[in-house]
Amino acid sequence: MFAELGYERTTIRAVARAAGVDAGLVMHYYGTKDNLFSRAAELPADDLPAGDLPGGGGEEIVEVLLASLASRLVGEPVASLAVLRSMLTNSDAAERYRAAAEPQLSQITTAIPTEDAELRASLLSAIVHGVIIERYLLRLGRLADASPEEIIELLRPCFQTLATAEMPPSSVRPAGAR
Amino acid sequence: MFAELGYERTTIRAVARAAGVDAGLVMHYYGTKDNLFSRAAELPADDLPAGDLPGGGGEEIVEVLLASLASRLVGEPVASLAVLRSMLTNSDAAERYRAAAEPQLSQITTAIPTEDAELRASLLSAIVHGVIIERYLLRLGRLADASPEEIIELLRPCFQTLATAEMPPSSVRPAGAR
DNA sequence: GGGGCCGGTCAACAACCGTAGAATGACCAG
DNA sequence: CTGGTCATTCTACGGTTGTTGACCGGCCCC
Repeated sequence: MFAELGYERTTIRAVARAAGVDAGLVMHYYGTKDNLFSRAAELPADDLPAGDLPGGGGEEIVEVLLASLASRLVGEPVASLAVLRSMLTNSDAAERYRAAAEPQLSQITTAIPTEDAELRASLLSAIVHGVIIERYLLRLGRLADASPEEIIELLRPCFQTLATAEMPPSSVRPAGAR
Repeated sequence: MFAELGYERTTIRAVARAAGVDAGLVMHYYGTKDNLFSRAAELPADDLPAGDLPGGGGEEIVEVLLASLASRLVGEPVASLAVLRSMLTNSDAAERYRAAAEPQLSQITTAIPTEDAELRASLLSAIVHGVIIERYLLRLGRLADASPEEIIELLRPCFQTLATAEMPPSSVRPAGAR
């Protein structure tokens, strides 16, 4: 329910009703709504494979990122959707999210050889989130029903331009850029 | 306040207090909270330049997209942040957003020459949203304070691989992909 | 058989919400 | 002076929310 409705619209009474149970019982077990959310949103480490990254450079981290994204594209990752959807309105969720995302960000950063590695890592992370949000939360356009493979294949060159410093073939920028 | 707190946590009483005014007055002028939100969230067409796109193919739409993103990276676009933040919990905001985003999506689609143009357009849109969300709503990593120019320059090759069917130089996929 | 834990319900509280409507007062036309 | 419009406030209603604490019925152990 947190994943579908967000933090505020998920009421303890509704949770209890869905469980066929009295609201007091939910309080008895979880004490507080915030705590219930925390327990419901314990991330099963689905943002990145929990283990450390292989030492390799940009090319390898691209594959790691793509693999982790792919795993999040099959079946709704409800726990992280709960965090994701509530993050924008619940400060506890925001904190929890930041705490989970930052070490991963710096891990990605160290795998990118360029000087602006931090920004590149942030952009990679932003793309992953954008895709997940648009697919599951907004259900917008083709992204909502495309196959994971299609998405991954289209994203791969995109990620490579970010994770390695190489430019795509057609020059750096078109002459008449505006 | 809608942009900062989202729809549910923004109370009419708080809005009134911030305006140094009684809550009844807000009701008198806006009738209902939903209506107040609608008025506050009237998009000043900051998703894409309202005019039609130049007829050109993939290369041009990349520049249009980048320009529109760039304009959203200078100074917080509060109105669209309000929609963006509330969209995930308020169904009216979701509807409003979808209505604004879909025609733009199809516009982008027609500018992309490949067969999977729809999915590519969705991905481009997802990236834009991911960047905005991560910069303004999550305030995560370097993206929060990087200059618009930096971001645009890094994104350009990324967008080009999506809007045109071209691949970056270093082969399609690494041999040891896992 | 009695006593204590434990899963569970019930009723109630205080706070807050969106909203409605009556009341007040300033301002201005006639 | 009068009457009407308008901006504004006050008070209040009904509903919902998170949370609390008293109560109840099995179950197990002694």
